[in-house]
Amino acid sequence: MQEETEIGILDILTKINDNTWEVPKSYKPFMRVPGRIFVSETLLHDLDKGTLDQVANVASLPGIQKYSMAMPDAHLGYGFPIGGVAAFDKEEGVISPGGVGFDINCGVRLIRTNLHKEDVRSHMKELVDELFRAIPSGVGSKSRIRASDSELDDIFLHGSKWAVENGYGEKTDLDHCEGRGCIEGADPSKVSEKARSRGKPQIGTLGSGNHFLEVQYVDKIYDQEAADAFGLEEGQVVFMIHCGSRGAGHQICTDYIKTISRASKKYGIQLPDKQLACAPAQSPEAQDYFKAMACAANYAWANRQVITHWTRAVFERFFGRDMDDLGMDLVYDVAHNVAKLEEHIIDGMKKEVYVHRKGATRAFPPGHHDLPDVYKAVGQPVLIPGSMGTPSYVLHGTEAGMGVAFGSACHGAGRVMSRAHAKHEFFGETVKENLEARGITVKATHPSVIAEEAPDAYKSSSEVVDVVHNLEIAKKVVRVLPMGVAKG
DNA sequence: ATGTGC
Repeated sequence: MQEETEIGILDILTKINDNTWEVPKSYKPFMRVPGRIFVSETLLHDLDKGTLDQVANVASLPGIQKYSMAMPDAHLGYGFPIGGVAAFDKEEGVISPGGVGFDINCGVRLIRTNLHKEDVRSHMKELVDELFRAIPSGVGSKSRIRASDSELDDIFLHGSKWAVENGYGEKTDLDHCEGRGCIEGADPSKVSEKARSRGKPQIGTLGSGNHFLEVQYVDKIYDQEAADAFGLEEGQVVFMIHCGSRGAGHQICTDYIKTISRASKKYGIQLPDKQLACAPAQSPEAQDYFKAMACAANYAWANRQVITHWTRAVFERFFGRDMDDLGMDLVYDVAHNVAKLEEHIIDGMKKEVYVHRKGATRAFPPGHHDLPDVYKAVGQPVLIPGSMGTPSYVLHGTEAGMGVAFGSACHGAGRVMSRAHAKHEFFGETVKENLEARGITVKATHPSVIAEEAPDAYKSSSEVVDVVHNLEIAKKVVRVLPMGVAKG
């Protein structure tokens, strides 16, 4: 059966180069552009036919530019594949909630320290316990902060800046966030009361699933100049925060899937899959979704900023040193699930497009105006978390990536097994013991969370990263390895 | 991913 699936895929795809496979326009009559799937021959064996079909389905949407794309970590998602990238013309194109996903601005940030791995290794269990205590995690977890109505409006409007101005972090943190931790054009009046009430008690909470807070160390340098610019060196302790917009973003997506589904019919858009519901980019429906999505994205940036502050506080207490002494600067913060209005050069012309990245990382090149001065020479830090217990990577964006993939790269390891299947296949306690035998401390709300996130339920983050590196969509800077993980 | 399942 497995064999048949593989043959099916190879019958459809045309090999462009070692890491690029095309879904020809002729594959389905509704395709407006070809699909492009960025995978190595090895990873092609993990590619599901359903994911390929989703790439083709996205290619049917009005105003799509160049290609419907999938990154090497792509797998089946709601309508659009996770690992999907698609850009739509600002005027003639569409905006689709399925192209962003339920966890709006699920993303990652990396914070450096002046600590060496040997300073923390023997204290890891206690440190993870402290982090677990300080940062609420798990489904439905509630924060020590409860946002008032006016605070929630500010969070929706200003993202990370709200957090910094309210004492959760440093002004310089903002320079080291994609878009300074904010999407412009957010409008809290477009967010339902239900989404608001879910959001109020959750600012500064980690969530569940693949979301985590990880203490890591830099284990390998690939690009010394870029590592220097990012403030990273071998043996150094760093920590990574991976989380999103929690219940608020989920509710906003749910609300607008209904609105946009009606709009698809109203505007007569033919859809090969209902889950691709979308509306003309400039329609009031699409613009309302965009304004609400921006609120969720900003909420997620504020959320990661508050968690950063509390994590810094844990380190300060734990090591009895202040954060300047500990050198806990934010390296960068990137979104993995978001739609943005960006300028790209298409067929030699500058053009504004709505780039949908769903399980994909923005990867802007050296010199781009959105980058802080310190990163202008090397390009944007691209943060790629591994699955639990496996390496994570920092890469930098490139000019080639702008041309090939609208300045985008992969976002992680990518599932090969559903959550349900993983829970059936693995025992959380055994997975935890295996990780501990390798010197990795894991603490979660429940063993089943560990089973769901077992490393074997995912592709290899290294193989995934090598594809974007070899294509030069983004280039490797450092590899980091986990020492301690706190998860929902 | 998600106050986890019509």
